Formats: sequence, C-alpha cells, structure tokens
Amino acid sequence: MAQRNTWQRERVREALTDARGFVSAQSLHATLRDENTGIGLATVYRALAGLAAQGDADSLQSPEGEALYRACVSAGHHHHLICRSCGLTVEIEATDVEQWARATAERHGFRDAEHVVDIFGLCASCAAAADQRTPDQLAEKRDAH
Amino acid sequence: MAQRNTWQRERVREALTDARGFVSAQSLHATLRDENTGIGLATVYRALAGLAAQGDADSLQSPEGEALYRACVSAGHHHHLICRSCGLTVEIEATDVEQWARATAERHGFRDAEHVVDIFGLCASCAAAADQRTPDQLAEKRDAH
DNA sequence: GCTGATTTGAGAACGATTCTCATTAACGTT
DNA sequence: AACGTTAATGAGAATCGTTCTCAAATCAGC
Repeated sequence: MAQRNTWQRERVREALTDARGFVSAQSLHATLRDENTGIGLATVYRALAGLAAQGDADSLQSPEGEALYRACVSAGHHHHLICRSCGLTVEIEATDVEQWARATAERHGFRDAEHVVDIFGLCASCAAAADQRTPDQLAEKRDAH
Repeated sequence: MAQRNTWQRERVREALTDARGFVSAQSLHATLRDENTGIGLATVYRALAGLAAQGDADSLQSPEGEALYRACVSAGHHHHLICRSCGLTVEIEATDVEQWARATAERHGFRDAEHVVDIFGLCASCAAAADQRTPDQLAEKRDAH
C-alpha cells in the first residue's frame, strides 16, 4: 500500500492551489487551521514535501531563509518572479538563462549543475500601495522624533 | 565612535578570506574555535552580518536553508558557481542575465527587483572523487542487502 | 591611566523544520 | 459491512540555525 488519500493531503493541495503565489508552510497551516478542523503542522510539512517530491509543487528558499511552496502549473523546469510583499508569482521562462547556466557550468568543469534563478520585487499594485503609504510613514517618523 | 577594531572581527575576516568558497557561520565558528581562543558564536554572526552589510562579503541561502558567506573579491554585483561538495566557488559575471532580469521584472510591472542567480554543481575534482567512490557505495549497498 | 560607549561571550530565546510515538483511519480482504 | 494491516496523523518534544540579552571585558579619546 504505497500512498493513501487523506482529506488532509487534499486540503493542503487545494490551499496551495488557491494561494495566488508562494506561501510558507507556516502560513498555509495557519490558513487551514482557521477555516476547518485543526490540521497538524507536521502534516502540512509532510504533505508539502510530498507534493514537491512528486513534482506537483515548487519550493524555494526566500531570502529570509523560509521555505516557500507553490502549486506547480507547468510541469517542466521554470523560474519565478515573486512579489516580496504579497507573494504574487509570475512563472517565467528563461531558455537563454537555462543555456547560459549549463554552458557556464561546463566551461568551469562542473557537473550535475542545478541553478537557482528567481527575481524578487514589488508587483505593480504593491508598489502603488507602498507609494501611498510612504508619505504617512514619513509623517509618523517626524512625529515620533 | 562608530566602529571599533577588535581582533575578533579581524579573525573572522581572515578566516572568511582563507576559506576557498562559501562557508556557513557555524563552520566558520568551529574553525576559529579550534585554532585559537574561544570566539563566541554570536560574535561570528555579528561580524559576518557587518561584513555583508558593508559589502565586504556575499551571503546567500543554500538550498538547505543555511546562510552561506564568502569574502567578496570584486566589489560589484555578481553571481556564483558553487561546488555542492567542497564549497569551491567561482565568481561569474552574467551581464546578459542581469539585463534579462531587469527587463523581465519591468515587463511584468515589478519594481525594486533583486535577483538570485546561482549555480550549484560538482566541481571537476569532486566529480572525479565521486566517480571513484561510486563503485564502492554500490558494493556496500549490495552487501547490506 | 581614566572614562564611557561599544563589543564580547555564554546562554537563553526564538522561529522554522523534523522527529517521536501513541492513536486514528484508509484500503484490500473477507 | 466488519476486519486487520499499516501508513498517516497530531501534539508536543527535539533539533538546528540564528538572534537577543545582559553582565563583563575592551577599545578610543582624553
């Protein structure tokens, strides 16, 4: 009996799909815990690891050192443009970069090369929101001073 | 009195420079602790954070979630080809990738884009070593079975 | 050498992730 | 539908990397 279907695994899969971008295991767990029965944190981690292992999810390390997961849309290898504020993710293809990475590794005698290529930034709407907020923050700073 | 010069900070700088590639704060601390007086782990972290902040060191997240540091040779922005076995690092320039990243971010309306571009692989000597070891490992597997 | 702010080090605190293990429940068999 | 096997779960403990705390040590200017 290799793999059993539990409602927990389904829920994790759903929640991951519903999320618009990359989410941490922690916040996924928080979401699930809010809306239903108390699913265990360990279970969420196990489910995510499983999904990632069988290629149904992507995982990457945020610059802060958290592991982020996302439901995988396109099956193949690809990269991401991630909003560091709201987590919105755009899947990007990078054929050129792909080739460049392989060529570079070979040129230096490296084998079994994997590469990490991701772009973090502020998406259009978050950038707009940030612009609106900035004056207030400056004002607060002035007041606090 | 902004910044003080302590032998600890110097030692960290030296050790970081001596290391041939990326090292974790933990292993740097272990090295330093072995060869001399007991330098504190927190101090190593602080020194590394400081070096990274003032641009004298690079930092990146390993796929395992550890933060890795390396003495910065070229001042500007650059990327790395890292041996996942011995940590040997080659600094690589990626002007094309640079531009591609900027263009991609802009095309999707993203602002303040940073990118993570690193290649992990097996360097030539580690690959050779792995080839030698592989038959034994297979034999072991057979025996253990 | 004295003074005072910065830095240190030991350990506590912390957050993310993994492990443990008794309990639960999925699924093939009856 | 009940059964037995056994993978999966959940609560909490354990682990690991990193940051924080605070008293004691130390650097820099006088």
